[in-house]
Amino acid sequence: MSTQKLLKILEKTLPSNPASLSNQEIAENIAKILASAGLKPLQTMPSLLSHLNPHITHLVLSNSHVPPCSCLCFFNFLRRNDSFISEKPNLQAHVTLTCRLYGARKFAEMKRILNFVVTDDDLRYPVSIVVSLIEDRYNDPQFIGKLCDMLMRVYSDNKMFQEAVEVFDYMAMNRLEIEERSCFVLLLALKRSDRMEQCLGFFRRMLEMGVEITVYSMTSVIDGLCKRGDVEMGRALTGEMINRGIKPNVITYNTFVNAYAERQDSAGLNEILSLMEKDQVTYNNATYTILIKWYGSSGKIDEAQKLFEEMHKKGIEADVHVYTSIISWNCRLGDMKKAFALFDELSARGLVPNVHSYGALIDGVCKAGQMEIAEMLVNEMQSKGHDLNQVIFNTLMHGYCKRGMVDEALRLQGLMEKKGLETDVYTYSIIASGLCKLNRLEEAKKLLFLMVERDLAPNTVTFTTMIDIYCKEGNLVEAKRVFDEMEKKGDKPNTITYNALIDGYSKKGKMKEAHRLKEEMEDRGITPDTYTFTSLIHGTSVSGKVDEALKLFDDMSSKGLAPTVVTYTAMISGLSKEGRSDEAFRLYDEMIKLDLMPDDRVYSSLVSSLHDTRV
DNA sequence: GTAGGGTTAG
Repeated sequence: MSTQKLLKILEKTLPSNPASLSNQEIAENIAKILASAGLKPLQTMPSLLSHLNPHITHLVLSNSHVPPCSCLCFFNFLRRNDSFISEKPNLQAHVTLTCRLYGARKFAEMKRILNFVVTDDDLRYPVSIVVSLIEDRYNDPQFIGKLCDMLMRVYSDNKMFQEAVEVFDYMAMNRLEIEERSCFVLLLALKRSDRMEQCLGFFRRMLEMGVEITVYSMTSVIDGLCKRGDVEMGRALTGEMINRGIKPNVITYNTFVNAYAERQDSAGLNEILSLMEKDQVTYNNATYTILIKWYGSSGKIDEAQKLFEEMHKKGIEADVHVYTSIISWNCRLGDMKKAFALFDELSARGLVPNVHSYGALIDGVCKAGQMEIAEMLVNEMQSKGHDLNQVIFNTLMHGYCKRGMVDEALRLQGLMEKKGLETDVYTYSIIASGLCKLNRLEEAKKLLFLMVERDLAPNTVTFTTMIDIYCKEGNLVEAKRVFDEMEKKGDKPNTITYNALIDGYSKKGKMKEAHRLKEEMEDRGITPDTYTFTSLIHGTSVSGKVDEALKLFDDMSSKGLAPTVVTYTAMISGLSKEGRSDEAFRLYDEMIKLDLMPDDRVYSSLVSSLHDTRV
C-alpha cells in the first residue's frame, strides 16, 4: 500500500474531533489499517486505539475484510498491551475471534483462545453463559459442536472437571451430537487425576446418552479400575461391553495382564493369556514387556529370556521398551554380562537406546559397585545427546552411597540442583540412608527435616528411614512416634518398617515389645522375613534365652527363610556365651556348607566358647 | 486418542 493511501486512512482515524466518529466508523478504520498494513501502524501509534471499546473490538474482529490472522495479531496485541490500552479483550471478543478462527480452520489457535476463556480470572464465567453467548450469535450447529468438543478438552486439560461435564450436559440437553473423542479426553483426565469414581460415573452417562463407545474409552476406564485394584470390576465391565458389541483388543488384554502381574496373581494372568489365545489376539511388544517383568520379578530370568527369544521366532521385532525391560531384569538378577550384550544388540538392530535403557544399565553397574563404569556410561549417554535427568542422578547417588561415598553423593546433589533439576523424595531417602549407614545420624535427620520443609511429602520409605535413624540412636520413643505419625498420614508400614522398629527394640533388649510387634505385623498380613527373624534371634540370643532363640531359628527355616551370616553369628555367639560349644560348632559347620562366609565375630565367639568350657 | 521400560529404606 502506498504511504499516501495509508495517510488518508490515518487522517480519517484521527479526526479533529474523534468523538464525532461512531463506533462503526472507528472500527471500519481500524479494520482497514489491519487489512492493508497489519499491526505496525497501530503499534507505533497507540493513540489510534484511544477510543477503543468492547463494541469496537467486536466489530473489528468480526469484520470479514480483516483476515483471521490479522484478527489474531490484533487480539494478541490487545491482550499483551494492557498497560497503555485499557481495553483488554472481553469474553465477547474471545468468542468472536474463536468463530473467525473456526472459519479459517485454525483449530490449534482456537483452542489457545478458549484456554484463555476458561483460565483467565477476568473471564471466568459459568459454562452456561459461555456456551449460550456463542449460541446466540452463531447458530451453526457444526460450529457449536466443534466448540463444545474443544471446551471439553480445554476444561479437561485444566482439570476443571465439573465444567467439562457441564458442557457435556449442555450438549445432551440440546440434542447435539456428542462424539466419543470429545468425552475420551475427559475420561483420561479423570483417570490420570485419580478420580475413578467420577470417571466411571461419566462413562455411565456416556452410555446412557447413547454416545458411541469404542475400545479406546472402554480400555481407559478399565485401566483406571485395574490401577485402583478393581480388576474384577474391570472384568465385569469388559463383559458388559462385549454384550454391547465392543470387543477388547490387545491393549485391553495387556491392561489385565499387567494388573494380574502387579498383584502376583498367576491364575488370573494365565486366564487372560488363554482368553487372548481363544480370541486370536496376538501378543505385541507391550505384552512381552509385561511378561518379561512378570518372570523377572519372580527371579525367573530364564523364562524371561525364553519369551524374549520366542518373540523373535514369531517375527515380532522387539522395540526399545522390551530391550530395556530384559536388560533391566538381567541387571537386577546380576547378569551384567548378558545385560551389556543385550545393550549392544539393541543398537545393532538399529534401535536407539534412550535414557531409560541407559538408566537400567547404569543402575546395574551402580548396584555392582562399579562407579567408574557408571561414569563412563553417563559420559557415553551424554555424548549421544541424552542429558542427565533426575532418575539418573538418583541412581548414581545410590551407587555412591552403597559404596559409602556419601560425600560424592552430596556433591552430585549440589550439581543436580545447579542444573535446575529438582531433588525429590528418592534423592533425600537415598542420601539419608547413605548417611545413616555411616552413622552420620544427625546429618541424615537434618536432611529429612529439610525435605519436609521443602514441602516434599514423605512416603513409606522416608518414614522407614527416619524410624531406622531413631532406632540406631536408641531413641525408641521418637521412632514409635514417627511410626504412629506415618499411620496417621495413611502411609502403610511394610515389612521393612516393622523390621526397623523390631531391630531397635531387640538391640535394646526390649524383647517383649519386639515380639509384640512381630505379632502385630502378622495380624495385619505383613509377612516377617529373614531380617525380622534375625533381629529377634539376635535380641533373644544375646539376652541369654538361647533355647528360645533356637526355636525362632527353626521357625524361620520352616517358613522357608534362609538364615544369613548375621543370623548364624547371632546364634553362634549366644550359644558360645552359654558355653554350648558343640552346638555352636555344629552351626558353624552348617554355615560353611551353605557357603556363608563367617566373619571375625564368629571366630572370636567360637574361641571364647572353648575358653568358657575349659573354665 | 487406550497398554508396556530406568531411581529409594534393613
